[in-house]
Amino acid sequence: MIVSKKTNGVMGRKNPKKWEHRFREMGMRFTEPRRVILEVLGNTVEHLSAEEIYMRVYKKHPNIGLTTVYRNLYTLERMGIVTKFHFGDGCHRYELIEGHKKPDHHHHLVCTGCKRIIDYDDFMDEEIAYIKKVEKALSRKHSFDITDHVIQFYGLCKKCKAA
Amino acid sequence: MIVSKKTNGVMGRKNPKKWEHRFREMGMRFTEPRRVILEVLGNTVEHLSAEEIYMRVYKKHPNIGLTTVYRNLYTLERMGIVTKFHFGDGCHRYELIEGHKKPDHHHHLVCTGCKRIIDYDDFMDEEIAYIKKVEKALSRKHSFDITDHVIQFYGLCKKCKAA
DNA sequence: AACAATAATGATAATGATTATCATTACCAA
DNA sequence: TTGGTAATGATAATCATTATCATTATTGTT
Repeated sequence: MIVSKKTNGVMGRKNPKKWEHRFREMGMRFTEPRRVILEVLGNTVEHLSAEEIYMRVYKKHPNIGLTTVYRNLYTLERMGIVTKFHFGDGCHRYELIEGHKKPDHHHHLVCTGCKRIIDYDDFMDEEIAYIKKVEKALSRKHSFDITDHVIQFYGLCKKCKAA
Repeated sequence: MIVSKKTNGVMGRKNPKKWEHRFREMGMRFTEPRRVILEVLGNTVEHLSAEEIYMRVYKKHPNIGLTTVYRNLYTLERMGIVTKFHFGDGCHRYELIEGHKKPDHHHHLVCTGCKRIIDYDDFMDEEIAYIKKVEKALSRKHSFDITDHVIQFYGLCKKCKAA
């Protein structure tokens, strides 16, 4: 079995038909901009900003506007298809939720030098156990319904250390 | 012993003289805007934005400008005196590092409804053990010098759940 | 097939937080 | 005191994001 690097090594990525269904069952249309944006997000392991997504969309579909990209990223976010992050550079970055070993896996290692972002999934079991525990205690103590969490490590990558 | 709520219940908060020394030893001046900004940060447990800090500064010192607030927050950040966070509302929020049980304690519980932020320090020992472990493994695996980390939980507080 | 009704788009302008510019002021050291 | 530099504050500029609104595309209905 050959696993394409371009698809993040994950098989079974939803094909357009499946996405279409997600939209249709909510009474929404699966338009070309939406298909193309999902295509861009599905073909990278990077964490792209709206602008960067727009630039990639633009190459093949210069008619699709930046506004539409922003609007649909918001739509996709509400649909639970993408997640929005903030890594400390001045913009939001988007990630397709699908393709992770675990859903709600929002753990990143960020280089404060070159802004490179690495997804990691080491210690998942331990981490999940730990998170669950804290979550439970915090939600009880503060009467919160916890829905999500973010763990990020910041540092300097090899190159930026040297430089 | 009476512990003022206003000072976050922490004794031994640096007084102006101590701050002054921090600046002086770096060949910097301990100016009035700097003193006032530190005063504002020292007198709250909230996570204020630059604008909010400016507004509090303004009350007693209307001559101090917003630009100066931004500039000095950046200065304080570089000096390791304050930390900047992003909680998902459109601005950065600042926190005096001093006054936490442990340094580099950046763990928050954020209500996505009312934007209220709760600092927590439960499970500190476990958390530190866990973080250390991940940090070590990640820095080895990816050749990163990890300098910092952030853990944030998102959810709805009691009031926002009800509403 | 023609037709409303409404979803979605794209161009443009507006917003809001943050940063750059620059002339002025305050402080320190000789 | 005086020259040099740090710091300030007013203003304008920037950049990501959002709001507005007229236009286009799609769908369900006759």
